[in-house]
Amino acid sequence: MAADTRERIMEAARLTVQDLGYSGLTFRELAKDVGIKSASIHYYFATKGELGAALAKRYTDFYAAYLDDFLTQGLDAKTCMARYTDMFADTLRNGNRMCLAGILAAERNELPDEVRVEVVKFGEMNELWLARVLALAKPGDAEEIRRRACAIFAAVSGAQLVAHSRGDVAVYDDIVATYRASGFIP
Amino acid sequence: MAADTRERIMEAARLTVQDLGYSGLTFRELAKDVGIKSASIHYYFATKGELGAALAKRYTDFYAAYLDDFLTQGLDAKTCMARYTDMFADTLRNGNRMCLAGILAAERNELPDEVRVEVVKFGEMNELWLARVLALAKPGDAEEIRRRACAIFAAVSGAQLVAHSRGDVAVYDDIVATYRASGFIP
DNA sequence: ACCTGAACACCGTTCAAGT
DNA sequence: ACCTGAACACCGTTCAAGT
Repeated sequence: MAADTRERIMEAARLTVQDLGYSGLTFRELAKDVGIKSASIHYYFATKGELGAALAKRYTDFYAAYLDDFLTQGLDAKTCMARYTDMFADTLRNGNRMCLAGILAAERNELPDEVRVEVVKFGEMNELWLARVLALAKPGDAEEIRRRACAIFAAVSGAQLVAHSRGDVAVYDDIVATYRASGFIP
Repeated sequence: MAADTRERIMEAARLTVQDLGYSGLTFRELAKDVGIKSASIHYYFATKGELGAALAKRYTDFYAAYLDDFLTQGLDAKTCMARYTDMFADTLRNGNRMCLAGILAAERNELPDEVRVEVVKFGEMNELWLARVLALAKPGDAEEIRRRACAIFAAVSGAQLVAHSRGDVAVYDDIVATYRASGFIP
């Protein structure tokens, strides 16, 4: 049984957005990837915004489960953080792709509202998870931990952005190693 | 005497790219901003890539001079870093705009080569300047300082990206304050 | 239920034509 | 030297029409 068409659209679209961004995604190219006509995409997703929002929501859900799994496994803070930074390295290694929410974050001002809110949710999910990991490493003031989690999310996002712009994952690895060596991340 | 047309094109284009990105810049809208027809833009810039590269080069040159001035004034490391982080806050405060090179960095995979190289040069300029400031604060191993400068550039870029995605400069200020409180930046 | 071709107003780019 | 309209192959979107 062939994969569901809607699924194939989303998978192809996700790969393109992580590569070229929301504005680099075109219905005509996407249709070619899937083997249908561009007008047919609208049968599954009324607008490009609806597709973008569905993509981002799914991305957040997937990584929320992926990250939560580390905590339920009982991994320690250092290991969790290593897995976390590996996550972004993996997308870069896969054709210099950015994290979906990372590239959408840059495009924020030209995104439909429905996509924007999902981008923010991805960040919040990351920060909540990071806060749990930080609390594991060193219990402390909740507000201070929240701020640190937000800063770590930003710092890792920036490492990814700079490495992406140079087309070199080694740059990402270097920057993250420097964050660690300086004690900024566990 | 009216401002030079080429200058007016570049200024309008810069504001649009910092807002909507390279892909959000259209010759037709740009022409309206300047008061000419879109075909006329090609008289000054043969292609969109040529315009983008000129924009990025100019941006780097401007901020290289802007930053170097702080060092020739003899400002100390702490003050230099404060001015540096203010620089990105200012662009966010101006209509939630990103640093030109920051938004182009995200769009890297769909940029013409001539624009890509200018984006990399902006980063290198920042890192060299940051390295000089760090050396001022605490002389040390040149390679270690270079790595730290690169990490700071990435961290500040990430703070800007996350704040931009939320449409809230306060997020940038918070994150940068956390970098400082943790001792990651002077 | 799922897909399509044709049309619409939009892109960058080219080019012959104007002044 | 500087500007333009018209054309080209591209965009997302709509819609009537097919199966």
